[in-house]
Amino acid sequence: MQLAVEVNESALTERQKDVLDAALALLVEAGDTLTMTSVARRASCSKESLYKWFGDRDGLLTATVQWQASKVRGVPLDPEAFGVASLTSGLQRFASDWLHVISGNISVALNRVAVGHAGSDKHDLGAIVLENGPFAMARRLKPLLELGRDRDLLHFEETDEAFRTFFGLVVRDVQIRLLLGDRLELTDATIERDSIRATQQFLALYGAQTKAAEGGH
Amino acid sequence: MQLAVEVNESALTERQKDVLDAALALLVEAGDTLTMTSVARRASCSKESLYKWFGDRDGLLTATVQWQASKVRGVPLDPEAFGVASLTSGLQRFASDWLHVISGNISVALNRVAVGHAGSDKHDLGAIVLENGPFAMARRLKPLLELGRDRDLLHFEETDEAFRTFFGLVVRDVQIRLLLGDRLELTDATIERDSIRATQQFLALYGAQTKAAEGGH
DNA sequence: TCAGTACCGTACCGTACGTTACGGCAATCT
DNA sequence: AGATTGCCGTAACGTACGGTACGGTACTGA
Repeated sequence: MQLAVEVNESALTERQKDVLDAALALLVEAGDTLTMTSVARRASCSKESLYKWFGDRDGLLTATVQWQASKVRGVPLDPEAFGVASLTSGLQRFASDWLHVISGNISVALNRVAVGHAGSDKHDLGAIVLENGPFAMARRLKPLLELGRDRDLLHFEETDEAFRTFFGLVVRDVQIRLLLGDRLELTDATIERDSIRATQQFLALYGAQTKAAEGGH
Repeated sequence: MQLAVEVNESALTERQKDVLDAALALLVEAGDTLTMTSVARRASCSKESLYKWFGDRDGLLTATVQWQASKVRGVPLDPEAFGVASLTSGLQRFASDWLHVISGNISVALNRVAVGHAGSDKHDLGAIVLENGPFAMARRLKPLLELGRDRDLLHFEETDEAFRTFFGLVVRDVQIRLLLGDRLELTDATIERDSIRATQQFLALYGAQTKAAEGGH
């Protein structure tokens, strides 16, 4: 019980972090079929320690997901000297970052286990991944969008609607295809190109210079 | 072995279809944790029959996914009397249909198991769902898009790019959020509104009357 | 030096579940 | 009628794996 608190407060021993990294590696290799024994063997630790530190298998998975989530904190943006150029590059950089994340092995593996456990879970891995995935993306992006609206560079009613449209333009069918096992190689060049395209499309829909689209209704 | 052939040729007994429907129901209720015993009990059949008909647990899951896929065949469109109105309504109807499908309990459950089994599978449920999900959507939509381009109502270079953009505008973050267990209630009214919005946005990007966006590059 | 702590390695236990085997019953065929 | 087939229901088997117990070792602190 108090162990869960420790995990939440990131009070993780170096040894424990190593164990979670081992669990991550196994999750990438074997998916949800990883066993407590395999984690113990890979991390060269005893099963007793696993249960002592993380409670049970579910606790280990939860700690692993949270451990990975703690690694990918977002970079805050500076609101000084903000113009159409920084808005564009901000969106573009954002799209690129996100595509890199969701196409990574670890993200795919984690989303797979979270999807598999969604709903029927005490710790609810789905909620955790949701919180550190789409929701975190929204929290990071919305300030940028609203700053753009304040500067009269963007037009939209609901920030959430604008965000979700951008999400769609960026992610498209990439994530679901990767999760379903489609061999979809995203090179850096492809991601770069897609980020530019998505940003341009978003600006075409919500940019101030365009009256063509009324996105909201 | 010959049983797999039977399944592919849809040579399913009524009894077997009932069994697969029971399996579907259990899949919706319990996810991938459904057991052979539970299926047998729900369908009032013997386990011996399950193994005789479907080989093993994996075969049963595969047959279940294919059985559901066979139910949702797409409706072909008529290429006569085609104008901007029918293009718009076609896209809109398409978006609405797709949102209804992916937000349904069965679709969510099937995608969950497929994602969970993706890659490490002999029958590869991921590939099956992929084939009957995004790929089927693409196959159904592309003729409509290309017809629109032929009539000079749409401008795009790659049909696939145009399709994927439409996919993104329609699905956005809905599917991943549902798969991760987010309580996201899509009412008919919401779907209707989103379908219209997605269609309008797509036309703003690729419609002939708009020069604002060059989607391809 | 000796108790206490932390942890590794391994052996062990209980159970759930995939898979197989078998007895019985109803229908169909000869 | 007798044989064959198809299937239900249940019992039984084997195993993988989550979880626990325990002996052994290194370190720390008195």
